[in-house]
Amino acid sequence: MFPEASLADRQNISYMGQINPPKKSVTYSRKMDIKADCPMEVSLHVLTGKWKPAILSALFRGPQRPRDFAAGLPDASKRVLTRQLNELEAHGLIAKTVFDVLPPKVEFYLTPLGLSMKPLMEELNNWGLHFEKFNREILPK
Amino acid sequence: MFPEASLADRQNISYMGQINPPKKSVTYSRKMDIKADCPMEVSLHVLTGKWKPAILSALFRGPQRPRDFAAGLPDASKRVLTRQLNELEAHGLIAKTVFDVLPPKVEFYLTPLGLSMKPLMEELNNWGLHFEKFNREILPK
DNA sequence: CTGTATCCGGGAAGATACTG
DNA sequence: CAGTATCTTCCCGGATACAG
Repeated sequence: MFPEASLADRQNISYMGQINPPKKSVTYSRKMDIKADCPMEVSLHVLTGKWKPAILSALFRGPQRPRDFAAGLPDASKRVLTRQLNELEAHGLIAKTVFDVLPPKVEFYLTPLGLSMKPLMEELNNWGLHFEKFNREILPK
Repeated sequence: MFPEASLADRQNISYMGQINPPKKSVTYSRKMDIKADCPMEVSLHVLTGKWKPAILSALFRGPQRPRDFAAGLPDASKRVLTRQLNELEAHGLIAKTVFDVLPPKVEFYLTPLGLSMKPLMEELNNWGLHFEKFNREILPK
């Protein structure tokens, strides 16, 4: 059941046990609305966004205000930061406290769902390190 | 060292222990050339591509020919499939055997580096399932 | 069967200015 | 300080036609 277990035989790609290929609803950067029917795609979807990994990593150290992100991510434009925060919030990974003061004060923090990403983020980090180490060994010089 | 450990204090976002924010080299969909200095970004980079998770999942079941992918992923255009296979190959996750026959025959398979992605892919799958289950419970009806 | 060359549409990210 | 509104740029993904 290995060498010639051609894909053609099953009509569908099986993702780690799940049977469901990405459909048209999945755009090139996975910006569909969580309708992806494959768990792997779902995970990648919520992480898709240039600054999302950075935002989440920061929140794992504690609540952060918008200006904190802006200061820590000087290359990110305010508009994009705001949008990605909104997306993460819409996906349920983060939430915010809006203080009724002036000037405005907002604080973002991880929800239980966001906190549940820790193992996955560690695995992403682990494999990234493995990849870099692997390349250093294979492509010496 | 939690609530007010503002990002502004460190100038840089720390990714799970690594200190290095994504720089300009990281385009909106992480298509820089693996120069990302953050391991998490590296992992997400090699997985970025609409059909890459599907391609890798299929290869975990054994070698596959281009036409197998085409048959299993009817919504993917041949051009994109070819390009993503090339990218995966360039990143060292997969390799191919080119048979010198006519009509041409090519077979792709996972390299050791590609095989090493299994834990990460399982974690992606796990979290995706968790997310879906979580949403079913929180947003009943 | 496999892979390449063009051309196009759409959406993310960025820049800037403005509001409360 | 936080968020919004425009406008621009870039490039992935898709369609089609063609070559070996």
